[in-house]
Amino acid sequence: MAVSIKEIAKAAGVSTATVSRVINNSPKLSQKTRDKVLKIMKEMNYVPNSLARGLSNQKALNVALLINIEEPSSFHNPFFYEVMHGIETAVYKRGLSLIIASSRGEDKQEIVEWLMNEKRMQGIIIPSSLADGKLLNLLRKRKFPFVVIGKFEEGIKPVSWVDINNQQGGEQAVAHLIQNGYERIALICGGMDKVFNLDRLEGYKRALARHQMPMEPNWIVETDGSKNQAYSAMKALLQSDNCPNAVICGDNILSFGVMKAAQEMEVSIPKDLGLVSFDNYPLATLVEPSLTSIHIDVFQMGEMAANSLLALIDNPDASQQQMLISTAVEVRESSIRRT
Amino acid sequence: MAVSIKEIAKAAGVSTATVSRVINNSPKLSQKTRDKVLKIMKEMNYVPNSLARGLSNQKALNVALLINIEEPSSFHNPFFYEVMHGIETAVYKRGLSLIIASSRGEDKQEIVEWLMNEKRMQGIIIPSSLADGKLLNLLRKRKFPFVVIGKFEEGIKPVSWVDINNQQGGEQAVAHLIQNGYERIALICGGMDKVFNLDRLEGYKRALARHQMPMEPNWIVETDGSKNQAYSAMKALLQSDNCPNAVICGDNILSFGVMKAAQEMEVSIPKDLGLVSFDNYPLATLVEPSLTSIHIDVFQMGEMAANSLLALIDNPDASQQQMLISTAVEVRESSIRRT
DNA sequence: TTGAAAGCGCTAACAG
DNA sequence: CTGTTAGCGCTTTCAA
Repeated sequence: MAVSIKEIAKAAGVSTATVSRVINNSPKLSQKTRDKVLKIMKEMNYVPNSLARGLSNQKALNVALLINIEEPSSFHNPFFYEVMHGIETAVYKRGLSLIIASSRGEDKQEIVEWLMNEKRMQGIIIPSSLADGKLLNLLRKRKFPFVVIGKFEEGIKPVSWVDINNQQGGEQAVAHLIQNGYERIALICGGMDKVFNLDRLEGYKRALARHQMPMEPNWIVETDGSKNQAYSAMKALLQSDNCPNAVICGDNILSFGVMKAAQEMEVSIPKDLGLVSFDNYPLATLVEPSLTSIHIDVFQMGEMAANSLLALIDNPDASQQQMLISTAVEVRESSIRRT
Repeated sequence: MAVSIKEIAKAAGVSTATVSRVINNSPKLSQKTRDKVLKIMKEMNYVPNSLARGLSNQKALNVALLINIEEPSSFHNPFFYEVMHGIETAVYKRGLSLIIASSRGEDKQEIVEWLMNEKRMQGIIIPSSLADGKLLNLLRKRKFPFVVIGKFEEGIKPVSWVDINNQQGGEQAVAHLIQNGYERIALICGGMDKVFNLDRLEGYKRALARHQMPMEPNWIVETDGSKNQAYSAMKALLQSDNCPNAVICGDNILSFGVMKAAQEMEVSIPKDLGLVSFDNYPLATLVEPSLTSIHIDVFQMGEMAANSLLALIDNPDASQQQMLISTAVEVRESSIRRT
């Protein structure tokens, strides 16, 4: 059927070992034979069989991305799709491919075993929502390369992870609002059981402190992430004595709730209330006024996760790395007072 | 390292051929030896090496999903994520895994070659936005199993595809509006270069005809899919002489534009204007009134695509199938007049 | 119903 | 620098 290394060897008048060497571009080869073999390979339209290589090397040229089917919202969809694209881009450059393995949480142990034992993956990328000590120990015991997407802290054991620099995002949001003349800044976010919300809060606090801005306990509101809770929270804030004149929201949905509250109370955005949202999706450019957002580069997060994993694959004893991706303020209407 | 077929054979006192037979549960085997071998396999925690099997069989136990990176909107994101999940679910049941291969359109030919030759996939799933005669001919020439996601008609050559029954969706939208007392129904959709928009239009027309409802040419509006164009279109409709009292939108974004126009013109939804949207995401439950939607089960589309592909893998000469997934009306506020 | 043995296509000592 | 050769783990004739 397809042409194999043996036929190339014969046609080029060399041994299969030599052909193998040019495939893997081994350094110890004369330029002359290398060129000759390459030429024949091209002519005969040779493609190495990744299965045979895999069998020889004891590894498939694949890495897996575990996806958490149960939590489509935390890693919400367009978000994850972008991450995946980033990963795919990076691994493809190395001739590897990305396989998707979905898990419902309870079965993750099994699935990971399957990926390691049967499918012989080279490495695996795990969202932090699926990572836990038990799973990671299984991986570590086997010296199996993995990286976590989303900050993961688990005692003293080092783990490679990549995350968005949410603290920086929180700081940027505050700094941007201050620059635009707002000084009484509230924060409405999702559950504090999520590390990224804690990080954003931390950034928020730091920035306020650094700029010597007031900070009120009731300006920090934790919600379940729904539009309705954001709405109620904002309404309460606007009715309170120490009413803020700006607010930072954890995502577009929360912002939507805030906008509804403002509208009802006839508080004008951005004139009376500045608004900065995390995320650019799905509403940022759709609503009026459009939302100034803390943009999160999830594509890059995927790329970096993949590169980190590739490094571990190349050298399983390489040190674990923790990487943060910078956020950026995307300025739109909701935070700029028209003059 | 891991235990191999040879060790199982030795431990069970049989040959490797026999072990292989139980792995593939070949019929010609005494129950007794089968049980014995199975027991040993369990005890020794044996897992077959998919690479070695692949090499022997000349195929990797993988199928690929091509994704079109250039067109994140046509197959818009959460949509595609669900499709992928459906595919993964179906192939996993068969012990296969799903690999993701992204393409920017120009390079799809190469990528598909790579998947066939080097990665030795068993089959491939292609979004219709990436499918064209040239690519499919390449696949056909190699007798390589593939299915297209999204209706694909290309002359007389049969192709397996699965799609949402968009025509049915259009009909359902009309029927639902009529049932709720609206009789002057407009349609605002995206570009008519997309087959799904044509199908919806077709359904719309048929339903109107069947119910003997009026139909005006200017009630059918093609847009670029932006909120703004929907807004302008709706405004024009509301100002026109033969103003409709209901409208069907191609997606949530268009609906958002329509809602803005209605609000500005002080036309109340659903009282004065009924609204039905395609898709449930991202705004359907968020806006007020919430959007009655034509729900599209993309998870199922993924599953069916995968099953169709598996059938072709099992028997490459199986007949090509075309499958349509039913849509359903999800009733919310925007189309029900409060009494 | 089972076993022996020859591959599948590639890699990696080892020898030269 | 290059060739010989023995696997990698499984499948599959062919014989028994």
